Amino acid sequence: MARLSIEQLRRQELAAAAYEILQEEGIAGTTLAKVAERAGMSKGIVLHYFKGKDALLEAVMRHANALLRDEVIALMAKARTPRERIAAIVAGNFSPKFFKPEICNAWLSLCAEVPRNPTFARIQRVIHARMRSNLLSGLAELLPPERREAAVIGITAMIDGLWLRFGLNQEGLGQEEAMAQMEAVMSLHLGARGAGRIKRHSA
Amino acid sequence: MARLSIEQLRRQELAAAAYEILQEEGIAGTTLAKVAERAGMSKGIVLHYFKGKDALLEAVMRHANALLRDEVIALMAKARTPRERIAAIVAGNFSPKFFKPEICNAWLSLCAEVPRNPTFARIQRVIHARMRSNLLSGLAELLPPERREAAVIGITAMIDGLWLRFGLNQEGLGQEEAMAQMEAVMSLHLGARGAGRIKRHSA
Amino acid sequence: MARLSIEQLRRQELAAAAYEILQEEGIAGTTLAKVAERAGMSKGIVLHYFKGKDALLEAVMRHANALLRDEVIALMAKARTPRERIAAIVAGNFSPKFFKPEICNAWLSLCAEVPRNPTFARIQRVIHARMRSNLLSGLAELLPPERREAAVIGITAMIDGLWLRFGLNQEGLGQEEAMAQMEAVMSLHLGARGAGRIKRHSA
Amino acid sequence: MARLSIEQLRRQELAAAAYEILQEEGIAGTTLAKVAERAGMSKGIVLHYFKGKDALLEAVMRHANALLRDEVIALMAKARTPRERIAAIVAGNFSPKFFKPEICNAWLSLCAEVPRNPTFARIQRVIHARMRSNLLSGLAELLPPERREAAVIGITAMIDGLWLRFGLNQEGLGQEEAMAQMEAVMSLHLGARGAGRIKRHSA
DNA sequence: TATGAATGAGGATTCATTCAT
DNA sequence: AATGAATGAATCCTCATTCAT
Repeated sequence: MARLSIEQLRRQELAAAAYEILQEEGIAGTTLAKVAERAGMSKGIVLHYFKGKDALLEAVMRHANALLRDEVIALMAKARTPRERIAAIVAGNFSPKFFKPEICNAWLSLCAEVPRNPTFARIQRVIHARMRSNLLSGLAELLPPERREAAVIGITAMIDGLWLRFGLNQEGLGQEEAMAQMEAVMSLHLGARGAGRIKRHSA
Repeated sequence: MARLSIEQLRRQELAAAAYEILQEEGIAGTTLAKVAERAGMSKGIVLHYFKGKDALLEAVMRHANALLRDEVIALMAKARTPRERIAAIVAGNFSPKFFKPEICNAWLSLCAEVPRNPTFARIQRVIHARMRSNLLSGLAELLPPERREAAVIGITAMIDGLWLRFGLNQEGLGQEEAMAQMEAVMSLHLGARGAGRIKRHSA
Repeated sequence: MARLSIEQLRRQELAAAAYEILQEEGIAGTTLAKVAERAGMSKGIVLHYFKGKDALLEAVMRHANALLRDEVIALMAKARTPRERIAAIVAGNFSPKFFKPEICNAWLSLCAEVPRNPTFARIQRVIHARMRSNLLSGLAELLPPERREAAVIGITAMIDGLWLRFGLNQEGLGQEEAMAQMEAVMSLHLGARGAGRIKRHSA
Repeated sequence: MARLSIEQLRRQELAAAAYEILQEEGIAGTTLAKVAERAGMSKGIVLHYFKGKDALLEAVMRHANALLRDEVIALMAKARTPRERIAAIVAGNFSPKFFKPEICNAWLSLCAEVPRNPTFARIQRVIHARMRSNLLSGLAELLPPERREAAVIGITAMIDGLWLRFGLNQEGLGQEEAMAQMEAVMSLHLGARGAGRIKRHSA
């Protein structure tokens, strides 16, 4: 059941291959030829499944985001309190699966194209809106309305900033440190409200 | 007095033109032809003054950074206390002169190339080291050694995150809000140490 | 039967076109655009089949050499004695099909690049080794070992020299004269050993 | 006396520099910029003294030929017999000063352009005519008229062939061997006429 | 569905040449 | 005489995209 059509399968394979190339080569270096080769397909087929390079990169953006979204969903499923839900959202963004220099940089590359690519802009907007809504649903029970917006911005900006710095891949920042920074920002906005520590997968 | 040689002048003009194009078109869209046209020069002359496209973009990165550095220096000159010095560094990064979507995005574009461009990486490292050292010199009198590093990371990451978000040019974030977020982060790390408010040009 | 794949066909067509252009315009004048036009193809396809200009010229060198080699093989097949085999090798190099000013000059152009083109150098080495080995196999039965080397050098150098002079396309040298010179050189080294006259196709 | 004007001096310096570059980089690699740098002059001055690149290369051809000519003249001055005069011409072409791979190759490069460069063709013709006339003047006393032409062609072609092969810079050919080959060719045409050995500088 | 042949636009780069100083 | 700034043509090459099979 839920068998993927061959078309959906091919599209996923191509998006995954393009995601890999994107991490290694950047946007300019992500050529259709390289993607096809990585996916073990012919060059022509790429444009059979995607209207053009932009459509392929759009799929990459969705693909990458879906991976992150699933991680967040999985972590949120274990969350019991509002504070834990917020912590889960944050922790998802710093899961070892995603918080890697190449991935952060790939994401950076896509973001850098947003002003010139309306589709990217729309996807980015949707992604941000989801994170915002997730965070707000958690904050609703923790903060008065007038303070929620600032908390959302503070948390998301810090996530972005740590991703950016990590994407630059310079020494002096690891996942441990990143999570510590996030905890600090959360406590800045939430104080002692809710639980104490993030990521108590077993407690 | 202090007349720029024609070479220095041309290099500056070209870097400035390239900076403009970069803001409008991104890295891939920044072609030598466009830069030359914007600068009102011939295509050939660009490579008379710069060894190649990379060297030109390198000059752009230095150019953009120099503008920011000068702003920070100017603000720091007015600072009287360690806390004010830190505030000046932060405020420089959010001066209306630089905190514009196009500029933030241009910067993002350059950062996205860091992993594949050793020169960019080096410049980025130098820039970060300077900011770090500036911040540390202010923090030296405010925090015990073991807490300074985290403060530096927290402040720089938040700056980066706000720039990134601003570069995405989506509604809901302005300079006011950005500075408020920065104040919150600074107070998170510094508490009430030093002065109270940033940028009290008259007080 | 034995149908050439379209790829092999195109590569041959392009190499042949490039060979023509090379004869007319020299190496520097052999541009991809001219080759494509001569072959009746688009500029892009040239680099679809050849990695770059060098690879194309390499194919040209092999192409030209293959033509000469086939001629020599055909003539050698008719040779009955060692002396005739040597004469066949020599005669192949002065067959009216190849001993033309444009072809000699094209070959000169390629040789002139040998010191700066490792691939050319390798091919040239292979070609020379083949001729050398062909000659030596004929000489083995005609000369004592210590005199064979000098004979090979004498014969090949005279071939080269006549090609060079013919490539300069100045009056005063024709195929007749060239063959007479070669006969003289052969008799210098071989004396009256073996048969008397070259190319006695019917005798 | 015979002071060179500054113009003549500069022209000589530039031709010499171009000759060096030609040996290292081939014709295509011999750019005006490199020549100017090698000569320690500015790029502009090259075209002040030479009408264009072709005029410069023409000067190079004359320059190289003048060096060779002087060498031959010097050797001929010591020659006492017709046979010695011929030997001197030959020996000049294999003087260690000129018989170097780079020089042979540079000459090859120039020859390869002859069919497309009327000036080169003319110079080449003049050079060849001089050598021919030199040889003929020696042969006049040694051979009957009907055999002189073949001797000239045989000698010059062998010189060219050995130069070409030496320019390819492949193992197996040195100056010793080259001179031995030349002696063989000379004796082929001259028999025992005249003196026995070439290059008896002291005897 | 899938291939890969073919196209053509565009881009970086090189270089001879011109020209103002 | 000399410099080097400036130009623009030409070249190699890359790549997205189209198309016939």
